[in-house]
Amino acid sequence: MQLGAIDRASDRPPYRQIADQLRELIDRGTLVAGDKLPSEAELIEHYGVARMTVRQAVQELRNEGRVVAEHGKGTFVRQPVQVRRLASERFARRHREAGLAAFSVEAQKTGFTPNVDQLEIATGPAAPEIRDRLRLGDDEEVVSRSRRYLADGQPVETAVSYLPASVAAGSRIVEADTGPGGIYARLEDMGFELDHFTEEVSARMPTAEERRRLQLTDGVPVVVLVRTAYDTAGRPLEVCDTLKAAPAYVLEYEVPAR
Amino acid sequence: MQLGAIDRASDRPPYRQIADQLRELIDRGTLVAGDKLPSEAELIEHYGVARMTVRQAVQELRNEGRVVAEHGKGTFVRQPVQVRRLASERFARRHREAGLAAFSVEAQKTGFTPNVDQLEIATGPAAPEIRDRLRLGDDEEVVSRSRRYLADGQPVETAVSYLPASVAAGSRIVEADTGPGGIYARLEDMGFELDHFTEEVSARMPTAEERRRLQLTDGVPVVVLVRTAYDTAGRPLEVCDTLKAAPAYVLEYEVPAR
DNA sequence: ACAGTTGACTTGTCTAGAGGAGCTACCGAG
DNA sequence: CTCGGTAGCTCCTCTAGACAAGTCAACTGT
Repeated sequence: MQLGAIDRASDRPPYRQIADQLRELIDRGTLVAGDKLPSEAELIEHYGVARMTVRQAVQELRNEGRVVAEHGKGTFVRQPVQVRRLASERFARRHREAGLAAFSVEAQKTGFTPNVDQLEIATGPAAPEIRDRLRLGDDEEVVSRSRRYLADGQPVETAVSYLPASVAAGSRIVEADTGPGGIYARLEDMGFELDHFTEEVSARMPTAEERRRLQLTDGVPVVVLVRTAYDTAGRPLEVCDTLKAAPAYVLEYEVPAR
Repeated sequence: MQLGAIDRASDRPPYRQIADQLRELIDRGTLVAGDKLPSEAELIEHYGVARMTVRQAVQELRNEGRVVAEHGKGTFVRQPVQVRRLASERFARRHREAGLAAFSVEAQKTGFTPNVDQLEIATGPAAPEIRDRLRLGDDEEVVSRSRRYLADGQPVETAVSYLPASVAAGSRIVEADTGPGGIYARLEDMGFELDHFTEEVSARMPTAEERRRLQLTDGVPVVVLVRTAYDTAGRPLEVCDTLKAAPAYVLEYEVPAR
């Protein structure tokens, strides 16, 4: 393995020099996805530094999301996960008319087994931000559906939908199984004609709870996608807060130039 | 300051318990944006643990992007940066007909002083991925314009545009100043009618170089946005790879439901 | 041949310092 | 009153271990 030396006279601290060299091995392709890094003991012996110095160097690469440490096994160059390209047409009417919710559309295209768990349905007062987005009055309630999506058994996303209770109550939206085509098909069954959605996309590091629910390792951000469904009158019918493991998703949009 | 104790009998390691308690102070609003955390010395004394244990606890919050350590000053709850909501209509024709490039449109709306630096213009062979996106032949060259954008002097984004040399050569696109309305205005000046753009959005942790160029601290991911401009014949005219500091951006899209 | 055990290797966590470097406020001298 | 120096506080970096816990391959006993 082509590890160099560290320069004690350098301004750059040894742990960063070691991190630089390991990063270089990955960037150059000397180490590729799935390869094991030199062990801590090997790095300690090679560079003649303390164990904490070596650990700090490797932690830099962990924080960058480039390597994954596995207790008792070693540290490995991260395997890329299958990237799901989410086309915005996944909410087209033809899909829900065919009885497919968006996640199922995605599963069919990409070829994975979709599953939903940790489902929680509740009715109650809306948080201020949700109330604003749904343009509700102070005392109007919302129905919320919280859930986690799995692809081939692996958590990939969490989502919470909010709809005005006045819209959703009494429909299958408040049941465990919303029925074919999901929430949007039920809304259209009830006579609401969906016109468009807005999607607000951002990214950040996950909270500890989010890391746990999505089974994320170090250095993996999440994509936050807040989608609002509007009817033809421009009225917001549903807000959906979703969280996705960032490495697994590319969101695709088409934007007019006119 | 309401710090608790650590439970040495717990399965949860002390450094994580300390991180949990500091996180709780922030979540509960006991510490708010800009507030200083207890110093390392204070935490060491309070919890009766080693310095490295305390540093590891604080590093958890740094990696989550929640706090920022400043050498010699202290560790502070991160100040939220001004969030720029990027509406997809920033590429509408009316803006470039008014002589405004997208960044200037954004600056006018949000009210900051826009600037561009680190400009590099080159002509040469295309990387395979760019060649594919622009649907170029093996020997066709591209013009590339690499630059960094600053808002009120602060780096917020880097971008590289690629256009077929056969399209861009001889125009102001290869000059330092592309002229009013930017690249897209020049393309339309030359007779190309822009029809739509695709935008592919993802997120990841920045590389070391990207951190440097964007002046990012620990635990701050970047949003990667690859935009492709198409003319009315569906031909790709330009590919623009951009990188944005994630906390500063929310991307907004409108998606039809039909 | 198989199951259980063990040893070696690996990462995880912690201790107890020590010294370096940045920052800031205060004090003393001019 | 101003400026330079200094002391104290702060985070950064490193050392040199020690012990815990997970993994895996090899060995041993049945």
